[in-house]
Amino acid sequence: MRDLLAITKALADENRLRALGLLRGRELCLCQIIEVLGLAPSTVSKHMSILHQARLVESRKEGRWAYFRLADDDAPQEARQALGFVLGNLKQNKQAKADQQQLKAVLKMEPEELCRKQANCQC
Amino acid sequence: MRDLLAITKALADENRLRALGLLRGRELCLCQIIEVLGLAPSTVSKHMSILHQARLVESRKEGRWAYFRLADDDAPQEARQALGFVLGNLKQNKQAKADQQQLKAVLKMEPEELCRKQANCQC
DNA sequence: TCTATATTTCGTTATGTGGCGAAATAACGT
DNA sequence: ACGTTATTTCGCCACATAACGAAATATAGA
Repeated sequence: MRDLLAITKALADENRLRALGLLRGRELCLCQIIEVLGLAPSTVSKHMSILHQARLVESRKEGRWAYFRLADDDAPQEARQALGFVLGNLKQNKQAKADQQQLKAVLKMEPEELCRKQANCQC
Repeated sequence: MRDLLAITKALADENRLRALGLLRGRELCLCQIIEVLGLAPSTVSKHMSILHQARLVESRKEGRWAYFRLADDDAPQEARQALGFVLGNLKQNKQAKADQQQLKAVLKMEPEELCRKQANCQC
């Protein structure tokens, strides 16, 4: 029951559902999720940790960056079923679509932002 | 998003999951659910109302009694999918099995209790 | 080594939620 | 009409949770 409850509780928050929607089909860095959700880094980090504990997302650290992706085949069946359920229902969702749009912009702009911050260039 | 969230929030409570498990395959009266869950009537009534608002259960009033059953084919697809997910995972669940056992006892005893209360007999 | 950056942890605060009992409501039986 | 019973609504309290900023941690680069 604890596993199932961990999953349903993880899914019972709008911002966590949005994060799952963003991860559909691609791995993302925490900072990119932060950008789209528009929440404080600490808040998003906590959200991703809750999703991870429920085994709904996998995470990986590469240097300073934390990457997240949807749970894959070696995740527990409950988690995969839950993902199938929510992702299917997010497809027609207005907020999820808007997030996808904004994610596109973030994926395009992020290099520029990196450039500005790290190299002081004028791109 | 509101509908989906209503569903995931409704599922994010252990006692509501237990109630759904009890309803598998049969319609139950509120008082029977109260008996198995071991919670105050007002609490269980609230739980069932939350499940109903999420369209996960149907309800019907007959005289003084309120009956609940799992959402059927004319419920929204999201609700039916969600039910499929949780009921499937409750099947192997220890608590859910124990609840089923206790439900059997309640279904057997309830008439006796009714008898004692309503007719002062000694059955 | 020192600094800057990405993330996490911690402490605090505001809000949400589950629990109960008491009171209100509705419907049955006398 | 009246009392009884099943349920719901309400008010309250305890606890959980989401949000933030500040501080701690970890790592890359100068």
